Amino acid sequence: MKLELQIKMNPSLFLRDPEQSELGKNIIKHSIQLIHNNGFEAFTFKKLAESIGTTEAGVYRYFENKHKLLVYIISWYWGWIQFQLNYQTNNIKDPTVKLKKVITLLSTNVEDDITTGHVDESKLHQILIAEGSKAYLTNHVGKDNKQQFFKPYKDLCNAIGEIILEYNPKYKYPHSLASTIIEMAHLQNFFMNHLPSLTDFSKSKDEKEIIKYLEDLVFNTIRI
Amino acid sequence: MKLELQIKMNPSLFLRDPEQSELGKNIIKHSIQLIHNNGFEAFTFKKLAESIGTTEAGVYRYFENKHKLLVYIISWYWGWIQFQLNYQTNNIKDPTVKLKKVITLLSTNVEDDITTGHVDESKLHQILIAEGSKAYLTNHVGKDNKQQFFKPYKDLCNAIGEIILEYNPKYKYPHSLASTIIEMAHLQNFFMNHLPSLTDFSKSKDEKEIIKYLEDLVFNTIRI
DNA sequence: TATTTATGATAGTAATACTATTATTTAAAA
DNA sequence: TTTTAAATAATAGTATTACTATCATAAATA
Repeated sequence: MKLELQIKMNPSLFLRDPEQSELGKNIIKHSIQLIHNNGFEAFTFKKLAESIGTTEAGVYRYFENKHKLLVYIISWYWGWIQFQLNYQTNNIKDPTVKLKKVITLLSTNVEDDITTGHVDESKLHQILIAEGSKAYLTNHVGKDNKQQFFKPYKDLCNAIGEIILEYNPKYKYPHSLASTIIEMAHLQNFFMNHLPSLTDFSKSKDEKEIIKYLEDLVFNTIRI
Repeated sequence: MKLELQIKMNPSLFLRDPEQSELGKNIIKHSIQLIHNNGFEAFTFKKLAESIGTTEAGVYRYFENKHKLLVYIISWYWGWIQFQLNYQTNNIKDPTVKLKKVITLLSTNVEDDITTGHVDESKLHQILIAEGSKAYLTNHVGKDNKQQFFKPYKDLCNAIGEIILEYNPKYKYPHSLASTIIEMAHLQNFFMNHLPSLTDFSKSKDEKEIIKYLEDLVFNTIRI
């Protein structure tokens, strides 16, 4: 028996469910490749279609536009992180251990062999670092938010907030700290690699340094 | 005598110095208006030209493309913040007071009457919140960085790092904490207004809450 | 006054972000 | 097994964007 992780996606994100066909899966797979290689700005449906061996119109039957496709793969990523978090913290009681797992999970580029079918989680992680905030930094955030496009992110933020409160029930900013952890796990990584003088990890360029920084930040902030 | 603040800009950012002509000043002024109103994605040189009453070609004589124009106004903003920081912390010795000034400066939407000539700092602040990270989240960060496009940001980050070290000379991550303060002052504001469940300020929607959050974060982190 | 320099007006191109149409293949239902 | 529906491929077309190029004119300067 083969278990496959299925992440439930918001149907407003697509016109036709990409999980349900080979072409759909190829759209996701090649999108991740292309966005990872050339960035979201340079990514077009025409290039995507060429890369798959289909036509532009073919892609448009699945996704209305490239922004929704980006939000789709980002949502998928947050769903996957949420699953990993639940899985890894299952049966663990100590919130310290849980928080450390969260920080490591968000900061680490999973070099996973068991890539989930057509999705390369490692590349996705790097896409999130470089393009993640473009999902919401638009002038249509409000609309997108009403359509629940950011629910997976919010759910994750809530889950992390819960763990923070387990650690210190009196801490006043669990959600803000959670979103700070998430965003900084990515941004400090981006800075480390592209604008190193904005960080203190320039020499090693090692994710472990980011983890140490965040652990120091979080546990000093929430300690009782 | 009229004193006017002149912020020295990196000449690689423009083809013709916008400070040196009426048209140039109008380009900056109307860019800020348009980007503020419709976001950077919807901003085009054609719309800008129409808004000024010139032609597209006219704008292209000043800026190579809209990305460089964005980097220009963002650089201007960081230069201005740097000036404000130096001015406001001048003669102050206590690093606690200085850090609080930094946090307030970065988190507050200056409703300034004395807007610096053609630049509306309040709108610029909001542009930074929504578009600031787009200056560096590109696949040509490396190139841009080599041309010193991000120097004003780095200088500010360094200056804040210095104050952090004055407070606690043994703190290990002054630059990372500085960039965290800068980015979070903006991002928590964006979240507060557009994705409130990612923060703990949803009820009040008050910048002062962000300041409190950041002060709590920073001083708990760096305390000796 | 001559001449450089900035601007205005207009045109044109390649690429992007789509929409529409029709033919063909594949898969599901009758 | 045939009919029918659904998905895909192939092609074409449009409006907008992101530019580049040209030439005339106005303003500043030598």
